[in-house]
Amino acid sequence: MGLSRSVRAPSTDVLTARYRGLEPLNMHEISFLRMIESKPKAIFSSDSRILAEGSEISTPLLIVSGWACRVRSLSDGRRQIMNLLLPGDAIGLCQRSRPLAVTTIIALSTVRASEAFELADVWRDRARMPALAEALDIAAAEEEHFALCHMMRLGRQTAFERMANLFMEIDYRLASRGMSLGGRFPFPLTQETLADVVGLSVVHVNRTLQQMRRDNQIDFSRGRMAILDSEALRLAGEFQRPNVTAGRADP
Amino acid sequence: MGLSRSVRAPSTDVLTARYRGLEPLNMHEISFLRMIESKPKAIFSSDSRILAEGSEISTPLLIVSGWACRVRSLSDGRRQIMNLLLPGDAIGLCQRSRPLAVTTIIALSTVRASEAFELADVWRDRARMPALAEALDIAAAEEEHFALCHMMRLGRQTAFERMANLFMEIDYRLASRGMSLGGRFPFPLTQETLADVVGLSVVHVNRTLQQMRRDNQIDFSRGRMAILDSEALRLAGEFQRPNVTAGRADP
DNA sequence: CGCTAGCTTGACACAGGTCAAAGGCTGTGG
DNA sequence: CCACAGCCTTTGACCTGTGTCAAGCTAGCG
Repeated sequence: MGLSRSVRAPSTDVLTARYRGLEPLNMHEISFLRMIESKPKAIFSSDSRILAEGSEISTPLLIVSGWACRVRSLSDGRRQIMNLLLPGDAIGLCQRSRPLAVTTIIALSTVRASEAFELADVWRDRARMPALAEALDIAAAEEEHFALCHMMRLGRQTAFERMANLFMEIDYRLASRGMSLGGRFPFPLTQETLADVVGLSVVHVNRTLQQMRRDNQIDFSRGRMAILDSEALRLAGEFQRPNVTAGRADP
Repeated sequence: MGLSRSVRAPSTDVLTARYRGLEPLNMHEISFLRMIESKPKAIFSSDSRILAEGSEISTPLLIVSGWACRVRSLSDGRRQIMNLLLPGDAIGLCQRSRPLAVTTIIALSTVRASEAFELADVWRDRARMPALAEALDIAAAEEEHFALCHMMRLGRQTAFERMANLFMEIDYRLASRGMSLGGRFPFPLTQETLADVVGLSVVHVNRTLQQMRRDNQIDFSRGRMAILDSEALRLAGEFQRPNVTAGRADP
């Protein structure tokens, strides 16, 4: 818990860290984000449903702490997790009116989230806060990039490659919010859930984790992940940083 | 060719068919789309690259005829096709300025496409043609729905289920543009390409097609597909129509 | 009318799934 | 402070869906 706390950015700054990392924001925009983050939070307990597929999206949310995911199921219970939602990520943020949710969203740990109507407005009337609107565009484009990575994992990569790539992605995304330090970050998923992310069975996820541990590539236990050999994982998984805006290839 | 022609909607109306099916458009908007469709076309020959991953998207396009796809590759040549792009679909249409392509796009058959700068503008300044902007939003939401279906296929469905689901999806998407009649439509992919869509090997795609033929579920040959038993395929693949806007569940 | 790209088939290999049982943790209640 | 319950994790044995390899086959096209 001591460690966990030292790794986590002070929770009143996740949103700022998130969007400032995408596009330079002015003071006005930053304090706007701080205002949103300091509002009272909706709390969802682990495993509870945040949004149901097919239901109308009434309230856009911004996750301030905790992990969630977008998930769909087949009639016989097979599940596929489409995307992990981390602190700083949005839920149901959309420029359109009266949208329906295309996936169910469930909390994977206790999730605290702020209502973000104002942010949806800012995205729609781009002129009000152009840089912030741009940051939201970039966030959406990054999300698309990672969705494509997910398809590549599921369709063409081996178990080892999928998991290597996924861990690098999570590290990258958390680091951009100041929540991963030196490859160490909280990891609140069970192996069962992880299996539903990478499209494998629990047993095989376990075997693959064992292998990564044996080779000193990760140090993993329920609740915590440490990436020990990021070079090996990056190579194996062919991880690529998102690169979505002209004149801004990051290092 | 005679058949092929009778199935295809007159090519000067694909765009109208596409967007009118999503949202009621007024005369002004419809003639705007007809204007775009009647402009001179960019032509891409089969297998040529329409857009390269990482390059700046200069010209938004609307496909008027032919198929294309979004694709990524691993260093050893494994390929995953992320999405099929059919007539009426957009390429690089985006509300953001100076975006970079997140995937390569290649033509799978001869593709004719119109430049669509004006459409990008209409999407950005929603007020000019609100219904058309809304239609573009809905098209984007449907695309997201099908991307999620694709992940489910790749992550959790068997070979047979994947292909059944994919064929139903293509039928649905083509039908909404008047290009599939009674489950019969042009299908210009090789089995190799199809394998890269569903994340299987060519050999296994072939075996699965054989099985569908034996069971009289499809009549398939290079260039043409006929879905003979859509009920069986729908059930096996658990195909679901997109449902993305409140107050508009389609039948 | 032969070449080539695509299709088909069979034999075999293996990554990953399934089943089953045994160990941990951890939190709760006695 | 112990014991139990319940959820995770781990392991082993075995199975199977899909991949790989290799060889014919077919048909359209130059």
